Amino acid sequence: MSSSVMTETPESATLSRRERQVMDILYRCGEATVAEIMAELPDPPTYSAVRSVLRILGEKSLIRYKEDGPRYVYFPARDTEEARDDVLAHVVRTYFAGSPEQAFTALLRMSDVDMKDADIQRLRDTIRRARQRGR
Amino acid sequence: MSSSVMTETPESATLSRRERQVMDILYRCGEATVAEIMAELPDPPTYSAVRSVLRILGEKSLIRYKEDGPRYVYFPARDTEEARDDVLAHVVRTYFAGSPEQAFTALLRMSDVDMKDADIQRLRDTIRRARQRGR
DNA sequence: CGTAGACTGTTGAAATATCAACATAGTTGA
DNA sequence: TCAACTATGTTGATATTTCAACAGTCTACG
Repeated sequence: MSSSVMTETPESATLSRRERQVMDILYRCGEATVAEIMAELPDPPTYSAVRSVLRILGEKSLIRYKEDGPRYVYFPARDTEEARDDVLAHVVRTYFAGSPEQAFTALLRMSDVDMKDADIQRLRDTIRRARQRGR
Repeated sequence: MSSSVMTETPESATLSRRERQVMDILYRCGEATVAEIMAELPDPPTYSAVRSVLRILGEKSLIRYKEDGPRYVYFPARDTEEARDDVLAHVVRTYFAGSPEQAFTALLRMSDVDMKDADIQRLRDTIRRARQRGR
């Protein structure tokens, strides 16, 4: 059974608030120092507080770090590709009734693309045809 | 300035772990009773514990409920459309470097659509053209 | 050198989230 | 009607999260 079908609790649902905020920053920035993370956090806590969260994330093996001169640079332990697939799967399942096509439409609208209805219809047809051919 | 540009902290980043888990269930199911929510939760706590979370979510005005005979049926207070747009915006920004096109590609791959590279290229062209025409 | 500054390591306290127990009210069906 | 059942309302204990203080280490630079 493929893991995309098995719905194990996604990583994002098991993290505390601050942990998730920090992971989001790391995914967004690719990598970051404590100072950078601190600057990105909403209601930034002290340096020590951020380090505490990073220590916990390290214990959970969700992040790693490399040394850059005197300081650590933290980054997500998971492959970005993998994380992307998982988060998209979760979003589609949770907010779009498991229908990728609905997600497409919303993504188009969201991304400031002003397509005509006919265009969207054509796009969906393309996807549908590709899917039928594909599986 | 539109709110899709202003990056206020998204709702999902301000919730506790259980709160987020419950909200996900409500968005996924549309609406649910306490018993249903309890059944969907990972490591299900007691009935009372679920109700505590629901009370807090209610205080934060994130959910509402209607009465169905003897029991309450809870549902998200926000419009689904709105929630979808926000969560997509957040995902694109956090995991796809703000590039909707990259999200498209990942979404295609994720959704079991086995498109040929040429098809994906064509799709991207369509989107790009629509965007240029659109704005 | 040696001192100032910036960083990491560790600890424990404060705030918050999580949970269960108990009390109460309403519904159902014999 | 009246138990039995299933809800909700409330409260307080427990567990976790969040945070800051402090000590130690390293680097840079006068």
